Amino acid sequence: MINITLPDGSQRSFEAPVTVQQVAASIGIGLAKAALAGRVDGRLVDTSHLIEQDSRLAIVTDKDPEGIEVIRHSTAHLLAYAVKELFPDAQVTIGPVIENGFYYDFSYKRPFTPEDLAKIEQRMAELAKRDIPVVREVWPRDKAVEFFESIGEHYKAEIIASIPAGEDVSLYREGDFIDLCRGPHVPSTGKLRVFKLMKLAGAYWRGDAKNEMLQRIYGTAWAKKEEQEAHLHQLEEADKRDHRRLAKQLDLFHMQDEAPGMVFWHPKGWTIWQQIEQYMRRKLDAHGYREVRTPFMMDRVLWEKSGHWENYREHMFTTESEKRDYAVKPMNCPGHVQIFNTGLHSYRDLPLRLAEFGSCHRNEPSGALHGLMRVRGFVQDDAHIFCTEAQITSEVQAFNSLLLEVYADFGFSDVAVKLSLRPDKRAGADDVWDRAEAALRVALAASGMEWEELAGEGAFYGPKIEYQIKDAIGRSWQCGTIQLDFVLPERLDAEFVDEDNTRKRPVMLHRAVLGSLERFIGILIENYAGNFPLWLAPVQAVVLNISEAQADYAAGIARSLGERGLRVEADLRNEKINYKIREHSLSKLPYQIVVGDKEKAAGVVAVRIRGGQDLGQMSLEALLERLCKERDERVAFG
RNA sequence: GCUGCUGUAGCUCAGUCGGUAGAGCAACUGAUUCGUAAUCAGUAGGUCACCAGUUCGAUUCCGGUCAGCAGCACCA
Repeated sequence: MINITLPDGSQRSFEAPVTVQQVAASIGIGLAKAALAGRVDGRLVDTSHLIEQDSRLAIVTDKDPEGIEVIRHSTAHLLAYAVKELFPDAQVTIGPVIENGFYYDFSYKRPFTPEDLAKIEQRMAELAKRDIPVVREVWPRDKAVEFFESIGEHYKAEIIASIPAGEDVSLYREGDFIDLCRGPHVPSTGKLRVFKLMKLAGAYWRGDAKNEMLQRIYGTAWAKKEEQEAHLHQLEEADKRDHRRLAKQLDLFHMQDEAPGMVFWHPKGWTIWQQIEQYMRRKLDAHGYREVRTPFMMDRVLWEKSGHWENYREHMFTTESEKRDYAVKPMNCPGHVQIFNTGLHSYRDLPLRLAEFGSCHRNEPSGALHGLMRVRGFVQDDAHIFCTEAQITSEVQAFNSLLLEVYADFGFSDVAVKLSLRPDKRAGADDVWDRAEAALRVALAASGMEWEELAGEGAFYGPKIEYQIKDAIGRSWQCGTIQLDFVLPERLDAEFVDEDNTRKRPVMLHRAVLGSLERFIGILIENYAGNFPLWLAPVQAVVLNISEAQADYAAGIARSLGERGLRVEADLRNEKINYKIREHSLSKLPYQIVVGDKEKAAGVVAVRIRGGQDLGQMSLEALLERLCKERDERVAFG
């Protein structure tokens, strides 16, 4: 007698061992048809899995998250099946589930084409329609290796060979296609109805750039057609937010061939930049930082001392003059140490916080460049805090609160924290690492933060905290960081005189809140979809006259608003009001102030806000009050 | 950096199976003075990314370079 407990707590008894499928059938025909897999005592299994002892069982259908995963995984196999039918000499490798879908990597004598992709997708649909059973088989490892070698699947054989000898492996067979897989899989291909192949790409075998490049096919798969359509729609929406597209539309910046990875900021983009930079400057000032400026390039000798020449050489732009080699700075830290090193510091001077909107250049690999998100020339809201070991906790805590204040002002309230701990290859003694890591934990705990610890992810020179913000469409971006550095003060010989009158090394904290200003602005553009809050909007309001008769009045309104520090333009062109409104609406301008004869006569303005809402008439004073409030409170649009 | 794709007017794109190119929007000129998302007419605008090659002739075909895009790798 086998007792099976279902998720609702009810029990069913069976005379003999039963499969998940049989249990589902005993509950109902509908469930039997919907069953994709089972969860037996917490373990995900096929519907063909035989239950031989008392267990807890949940039938997994496409309503469960695991069900969707099984569908995606099985669709990856279906893809491989279709590819093997169409291109028998292609070799299969791996095909995992990823967010919203799956991919499968193949080795093939030539790259797949978009035409191939269409054919493959069509073949997949045919195979799905034939509702071919997917059958699990268990093989001894060595026999599986032998088998895959014999059918010319060398990659697969290599994967299985890396499984410990003597273990059994599971294979899944559907029609003529057989593949190694842990499973589980859907019982038959007919369960796979909603999928689409998305794109082709190259990918290295085992993720190593030294290996052969495989052909990767990405796909998406869902339980319901509507879900897939919603997903495709969301991709389109994300595409509309693309900062490269919006930058053109809103005339913020451009890039061109002659300066790859470097930005030409246009007046409107630079206005946004300046709002952010000046805002940060005030914040840093309020938090006890001193702003400095260091040279863009320095002699190779200094970079040799700092260790960059040895470890970072290929990322640095270099030049020479009068037989001396120079490197354009990829970071600001060595420069800040030079400032610290002028004059002898007492322990009383610490902590010393040196901030710089530091312009850096890094020769990033060409394939890594991506709009504002990954550039070669950028500016960081960088600062280095020189302090004693005892001050680490309070400094990290202070930084933490600065960072949260800033993020809140930009409308980011969802902040995830990662604490990266000592890597295998590292500088500094273990007891120093012990104390440093402990200091960071204490600081985070004291700030009331929750964090995730990443063992081995720290930099070789010290542990670090990284902050990730979540944007309006749920994507995470790592911006802020604070990193301890035990190495650079030593290398560049920074020291201070302690209470006991001995010379000591300060601890150095590298930290940034926004990270690269370029990238942060890119994130803002996408986060706001170009609808900048009033305090950041390049042009905050435009005054429109209906006809020439109100031109002077409109210009006067614009002047009055401008005198109050608002960024205002007057659009006095001889165009229809509809035309002007459309144009400024497309440029996502927050306020459109319309004045015609009626407003002129009454001495008021008619206000239309972004999004199309008409606020009607109001006095200039009322408008000013509204604008200043919205600006100063940094209200986000929509 | 690697694989694939792409590069035509300021922007979005069409086109030429080899005979030096077009549309819409924007710009400019003129008319229109108009109440909340496109007024009409006209004009001008291009070494078809760059460099070689094949050819009587290349924007089109071949090769290379550069840049962009999508992945991968990288990300002190």
